[in-house]
Amino acid sequence: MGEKSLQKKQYILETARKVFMEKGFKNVTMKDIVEACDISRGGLYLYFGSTEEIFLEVLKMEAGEADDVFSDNITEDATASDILMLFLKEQKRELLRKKNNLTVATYEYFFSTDVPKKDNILKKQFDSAVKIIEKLIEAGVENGEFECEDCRVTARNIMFVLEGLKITARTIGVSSDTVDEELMYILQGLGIDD
Amino acid sequence: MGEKSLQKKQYILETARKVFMEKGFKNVTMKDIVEACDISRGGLYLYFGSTEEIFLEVLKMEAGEADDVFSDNITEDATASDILMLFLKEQKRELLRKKNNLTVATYEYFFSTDVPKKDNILKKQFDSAVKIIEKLIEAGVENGEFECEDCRVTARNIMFVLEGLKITARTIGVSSDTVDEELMYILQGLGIDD
Amino acid sequence: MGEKSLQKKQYILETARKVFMEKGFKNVTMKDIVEACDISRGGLYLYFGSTEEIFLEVLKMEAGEADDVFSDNITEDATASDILMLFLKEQKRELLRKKNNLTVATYEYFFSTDVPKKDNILKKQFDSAVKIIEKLIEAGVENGEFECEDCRVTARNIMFVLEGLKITARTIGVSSDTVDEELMYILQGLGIDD
Amino acid sequence: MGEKSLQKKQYILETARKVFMEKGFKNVTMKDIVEACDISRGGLYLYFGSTEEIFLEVLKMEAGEADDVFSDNITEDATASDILMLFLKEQKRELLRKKNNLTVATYEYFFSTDVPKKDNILKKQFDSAVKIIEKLIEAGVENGEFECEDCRVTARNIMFVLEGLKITARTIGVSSDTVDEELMYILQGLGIDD
DNA sequence: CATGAATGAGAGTTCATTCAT
DNA sequence: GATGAATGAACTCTCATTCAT
Repeated sequence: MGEKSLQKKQYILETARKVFMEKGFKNVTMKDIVEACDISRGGLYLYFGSTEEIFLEVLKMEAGEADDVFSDNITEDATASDILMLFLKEQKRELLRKKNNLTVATYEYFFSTDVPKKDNILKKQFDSAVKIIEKLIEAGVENGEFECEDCRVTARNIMFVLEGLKITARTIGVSSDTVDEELMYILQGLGIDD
Repeated sequence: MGEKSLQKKQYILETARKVFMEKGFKNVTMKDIVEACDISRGGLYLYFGSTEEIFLEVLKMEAGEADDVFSDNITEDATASDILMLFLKEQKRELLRKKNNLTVATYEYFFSTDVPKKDNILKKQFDSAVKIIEKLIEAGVENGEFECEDCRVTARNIMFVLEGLKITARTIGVSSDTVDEELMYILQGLGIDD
Repeated sequence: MGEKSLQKKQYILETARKVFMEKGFKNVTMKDIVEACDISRGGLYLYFGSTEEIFLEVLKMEAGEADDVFSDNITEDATASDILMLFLKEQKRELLRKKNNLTVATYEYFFSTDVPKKDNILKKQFDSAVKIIEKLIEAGVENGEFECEDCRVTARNIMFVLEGLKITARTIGVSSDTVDEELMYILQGLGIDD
Repeated sequence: MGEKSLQKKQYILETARKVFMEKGFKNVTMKDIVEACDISRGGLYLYFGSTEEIFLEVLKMEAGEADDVFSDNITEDATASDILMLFLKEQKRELLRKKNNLTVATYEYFFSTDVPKKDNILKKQFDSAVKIIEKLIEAGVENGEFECEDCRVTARNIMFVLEGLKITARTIGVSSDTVDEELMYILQGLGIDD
């Protein structure tokens, strides 16, 4: 597959991404993607064999651009709580975004497929996020910003709350205020009286 | 609709419930339900017009049998923390159950339909659970079992963690130990050193 | 499947039979049969799942009407050679018939499918024909009409010649005269100077 | 077409031949051949316009290497029956060979195409084989090895039996023993008590 | 009420064939 | 000559939904 093909593949992935954001995973057909890309039926099959295949690659793309929240935007002299608050703020923004969001598609995908554990991208992302938060909290504890007994469990708790907010936002709806309250609650749990 | 019809409707709902537990929501077709019920295609349409309609009624049935956790099994002299722990234990059992569980179907249903807020059963259940937990915590605070600043926020936090565990269990998988750790963490947050 | 359905199934089989006679086996699609029957796409699938399935049933139908050559048309006082000649004449008629003939479809079908031996209808038909011819020859030998060393081998030889003529008729073409010559040759081999 | 092109054409034909042996005629697509040859789609079309075209040329190639059975392997002082038996033995070997054999493809090809008589390679091969066998039998009769009334008809009979065995081998299956019995039967018909 | 045959829309998938490079 | 991306036609198959009985 030459230079050009790669560009097209990329184009398909980006277009498909929008489709998945719009319609979730299960509702998307190969035809949908074909039409969104304005290419021929057969043309798509030249690059991908199924919506699963496409979605998985979209997810990989996404993952490649993730955890930039931690690496970007961070100044030299940022404190642990600065970084954590930045992260939570970003998460809030994400989870309140109505569309333009792969959350639903991702959940639907991982519902339907029995992904073997080790290949589960979602798990990798989750675990990686936990690890980063854990490190962050440890750092915060060391320089007296935070207090916590078991940083690993605390980090996981933060992630579970975020997951809970995420799924709730998609199924029930959550107000911006409710999210704020919950994020405060997390910070208070770390001994910060924001 | 006569007595007999009601019985049949009930029969369909109960059978469909099993199908939804088995296959989620999106994967279930009218055909699936027809076959599971062993009735005629046309017969099903006499009672329900779509899987959405059926699922919604299944959900209503479910709701009718819910929050029994709080009402059942509770002895006169149970403390607030006894009841809360019972509740959490029950939730753990639910979320670790692989099949026989409407979680996935429910999420899928609320992903796909743009349910108007006021009709959203899930929201009602969530809010009702929050309220009960809140009351429970308040009671616990009053008699010195718990300590907490804002009982409403704390109650919601518990629910979000539970939701987070639930969705994670279905997409990534959670170990029994991890669930335990998180439940402990919640209790510790209430000032209990279990 | 009720009375009516059986009639429709029969109708489909008879229509499909004509299609197979016209186009062989491999060239026939479900669409072809749908169109020939003038029913809906889904309608056909109600009865049959594939062209293989249909063809196999067509073949069974055909088999049910076979070896009537021996049972019909035979008068009380017919000699063995009378019957044999009648049989060969019938075979000649069959193999020279340009269309209206399932030969090609049958060969194509048995080329493409790896039919397990015991299920192979063609084999059953072949073996049954050999047996009948064998019996016939034995009868002829007993009353002095025929002479032959090994009736089984002779019977098989007749069948192989007929198969050879059949396949040749479909691929190269055979003239009526050539068939006659070969049938004579067979009879001469049995000691008849027709 | 230059030297190089001819080589490539030859290469394609040889590769395609293997594909036809493997899959018959009808199951072979241009894509199959492209892939087997590991050339480009467009590249194949520079040389051949369809699988029919390719197969026909494969068949011509084959024909060029045929009747070597008679020309090769034959010593000066071989008797007619030596040669005939050699031929039959070779035929047996061919028809019992499971794969590596163009029989099925050839039949399928001549089923599907309405080949004009004069172009029918198969007919040429058949007629040529008949002629050679006829000559052989005549020679055998002259020097007292064989006896037969009409050598032409006898020669054709041999060919039809062989065709019958061939097609039967591909559709029903034939045991080595059965083939032997039939070949013996042919020789006995020529007055040889092998 | 209940049945289940029938319809037809729509998704998936594969290839022959073309054509710009 | 050669490539291989691209197209679009053709098939397969499955269901939601209707309707005569």
